[in-house]
Amino acid sequence: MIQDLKAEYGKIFEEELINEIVQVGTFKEVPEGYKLMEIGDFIRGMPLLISGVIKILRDDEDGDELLLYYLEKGNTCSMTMACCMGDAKSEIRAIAETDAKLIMVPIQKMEEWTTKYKSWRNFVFNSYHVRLNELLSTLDSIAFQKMDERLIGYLKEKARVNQDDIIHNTHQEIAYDLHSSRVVISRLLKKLEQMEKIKLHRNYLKILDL
Amino acid sequence: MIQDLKAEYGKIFEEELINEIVQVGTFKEVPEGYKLMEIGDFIRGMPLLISGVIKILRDDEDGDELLLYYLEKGNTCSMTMACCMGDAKSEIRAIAETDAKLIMVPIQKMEEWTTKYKSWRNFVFNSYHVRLNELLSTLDSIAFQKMDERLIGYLKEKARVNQDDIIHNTHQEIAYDLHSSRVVISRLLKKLEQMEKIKLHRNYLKILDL
DNA sequence: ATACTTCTGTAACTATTGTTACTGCGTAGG
DNA sequence: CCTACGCAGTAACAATAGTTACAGAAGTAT
Repeated sequence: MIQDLKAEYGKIFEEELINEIVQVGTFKEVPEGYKLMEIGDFIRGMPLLISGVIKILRDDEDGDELLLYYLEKGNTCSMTMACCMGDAKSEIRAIAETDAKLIMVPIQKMEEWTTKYKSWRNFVFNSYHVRLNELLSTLDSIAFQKMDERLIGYLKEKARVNQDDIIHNTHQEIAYDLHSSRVVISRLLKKLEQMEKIKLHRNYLKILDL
Repeated sequence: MIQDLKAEYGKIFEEELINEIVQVGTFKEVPEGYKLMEIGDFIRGMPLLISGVIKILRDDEDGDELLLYYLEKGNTCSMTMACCMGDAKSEIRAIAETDAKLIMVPIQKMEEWTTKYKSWRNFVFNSYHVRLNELLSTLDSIAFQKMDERLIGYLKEKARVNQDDIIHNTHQEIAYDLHSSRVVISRLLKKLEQMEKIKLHRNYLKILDL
């Protein structure tokens, strides 16, 4: 565990901070599909992702959902940080996209470390920065792109974070992430297949040339 | 100027920090419609808004645009902060919605003050937090709401920040902010008038009961 | 093998939004 | 006063996305 942490965060955090993290943090290993956070949940800790991918989703009252972005190793959830300062309720849902290892740090330490460690301050600022830009791209794609373009972007990004040209999802699951409907996604995927950009199979699809 | 600054920020910043801001900051007074920042601009300073309202817009390559949110007095632009840490290029466009007073602080001071003043750290974190949530609501409205609902939300928010039930804009201007077209907005506004929620006039409209 | 479930393909239809085109009103400037 | 321009109203149409319904293919369980 310490080795994993050091491998991922050793370059940006000083020895002393790493030791503190090890002392107060709780190590967590979760399987693919594990729900790490639900909207409205009370937030007790802040996750530092060591390996794997977490997907962050936004839901509305009617059960509609939308993929915001993926967290990858070395990332943390800015939403969580944001929540620590506000009413401490989560605004988002977090699901393990792959098996993942992470360390949960109690939120009380955040404030303390922010004063004490410059590297921690930079890390937190940088996370905010990255997340803000990530949210902006998500917004761009919803506001300015049509569904076919969004779908292509989604498949590419998914392949990238999973390092796999095969997307192991049903059309329904993709539809949920893009806040669309299964029929629409099937229709567009079929078009992409006809253009020989992907190859469709049952329960998965293979990216050929997007 | 010092009075204005103290009135707005005196409660959250200690005396010493206020003095520093006065020393290194440059006071700026801009008229309604003034363009404070353009996409791709190099960012030299960070604005602290003292009075007035600034609207923050996102553009894409094709000239399409979309209102992200309003900055009000006591706010700063998190995007700017985010940019200070990244490639220093603006991702957004900022236009004065009303006449506005602000102080520009050189970005070099940010880092210094973050180490030195706890109140500054809190201010910066809090700004990020507020902006992140603001972006999330914007995203919600685009992803989950239909145009009629978005239009109502837009009119309400605009009336709120301007403290005026009369919206002094043409349908075309509203259409730009919502990334829609003039005809669509005219259509929907007419419906709202028929429902007696607003009253339409040339170049402006009055909110009755939204 | 049979029955059952899940996933995908497709057609027909609806809803929403965007586009084009044309009208007339109101105001500003000559 | 008259003209020109910007703004708003409206109709007709197009494009995109979402919905309903159903059929068949591919797995899974009995």
